[in-house]
Amino acid sequence: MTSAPTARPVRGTHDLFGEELRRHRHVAETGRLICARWGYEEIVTPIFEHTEVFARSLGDVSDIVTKEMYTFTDRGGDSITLRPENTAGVCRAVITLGLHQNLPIKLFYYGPMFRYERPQKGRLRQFHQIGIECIGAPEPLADAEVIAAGAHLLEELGVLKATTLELNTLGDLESRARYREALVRYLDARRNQLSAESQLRLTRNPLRILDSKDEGDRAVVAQAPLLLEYLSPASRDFFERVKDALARLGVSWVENPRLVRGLDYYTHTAFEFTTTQLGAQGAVLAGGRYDGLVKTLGGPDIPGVGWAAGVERLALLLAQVPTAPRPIAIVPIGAEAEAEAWVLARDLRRAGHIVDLAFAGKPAKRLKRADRLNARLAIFVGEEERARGTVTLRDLDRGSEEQVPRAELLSRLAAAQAERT
RNA sequence: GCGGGCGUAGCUCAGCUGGUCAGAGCGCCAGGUUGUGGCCCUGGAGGUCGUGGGUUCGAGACCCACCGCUCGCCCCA
Repeated sequence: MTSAPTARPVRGTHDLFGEELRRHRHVAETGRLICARWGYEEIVTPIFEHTEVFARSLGDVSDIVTKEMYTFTDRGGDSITLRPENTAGVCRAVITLGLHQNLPIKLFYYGPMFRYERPQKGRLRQFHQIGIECIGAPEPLADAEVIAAGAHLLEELGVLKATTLELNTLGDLESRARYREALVRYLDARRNQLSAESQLRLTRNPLRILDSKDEGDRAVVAQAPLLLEYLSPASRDFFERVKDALARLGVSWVENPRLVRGLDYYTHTAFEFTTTQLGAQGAVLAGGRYDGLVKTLGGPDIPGVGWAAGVERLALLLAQVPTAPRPIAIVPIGAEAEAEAWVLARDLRRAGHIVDLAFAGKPAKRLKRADRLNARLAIFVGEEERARGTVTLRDLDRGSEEQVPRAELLSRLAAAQAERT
């Protein structure tokens, strides 16, 4: 539509407004509420970090680092990157602030992330995530708690039923490495049966081939060795404990031995709450355990587990749209009443009401505006009212009116509001 | 980065094989109602038909390129 570049948002960005904003806010606020209830404390880290923070944590060969980051050199010559995710930033902050003095520490965040990708439904270049990180807890119960908190959030949003929890384990670093070796051996022997993309992944990120959508790949993968068979007894036991805790917490899941994570820092538990309602973007809340991450970033060797949820995706899934608050409209009648209306509006606002007062126009025009704003009440102030010492209170849904003594107006409105809540 | 679909008023869209094809509904503004909305009636504003080239006597319609949106792949929340 708009061809003028100055009137066009950057590709993959969005103005949040109206219903879309209300959905978004509802997801974010519910996220805050639930995370706080689980005992997680909010942290807000900068939206940009030294590029090194992401390059190190995500792995030099990951797609995010190699082709999706917004990286630039600032005026001081430093390489800066707009955060593509927030786990690395939170871990960095934990180190910076010395929060590892008191473990485990439970944190949550909400904010914009940036990834240079082809935009699609539920996938933007600037998008928002809400996430939690439980750092410094090696116990499987931490994994279960984190997942249960995610399920609770989805339930509170009314979308849990629309999702499936897929669960897997990647094992500890040794198990994972041993499996990776076996998998590469198996796949390499059949490399000519693999898609071009998977042949590339063979060296870069072989685990990723497991969840390839290519049919040829799937056929090869179907016979591939399973990670489960390479788990050390300790890793196997860890996974069992996670599942046991989840079952006790009433969280149901589907085991998916081919579920892997794109980011290098994951170990043990990997999970995704997925939906079929958002096209190709199935994952709505996903995460896992990242025991090596904090150390990779130069901190102490402490474990972590957490997840991130896509706010836009959840907003899209929301069954019911949060409604906008309904204002009270003040309608002055006659030039004499204008100033009176300003003062009345101020008083009502001070008393906590949402008040709209048009700057000009005949009563009919202002009422029309009130209607458009979905106002619940209109208050007329004019000559007749002044003579009587009242205002006219009109219920815009019913169309009924009554005279209310000016002195009683605030208490009347307060009572009406209390009745509604 | 690769492939498919699409791009006409603020919104949703109609425009048949190129020749009043620049339209409709909704929305918006004004009036009908000089102190009262939602319904109705009347009138009005608003479009370089995404942009730039090309074919043609003639293009919104055909061709090419670019831009954007969208769906899928990749990747991921």
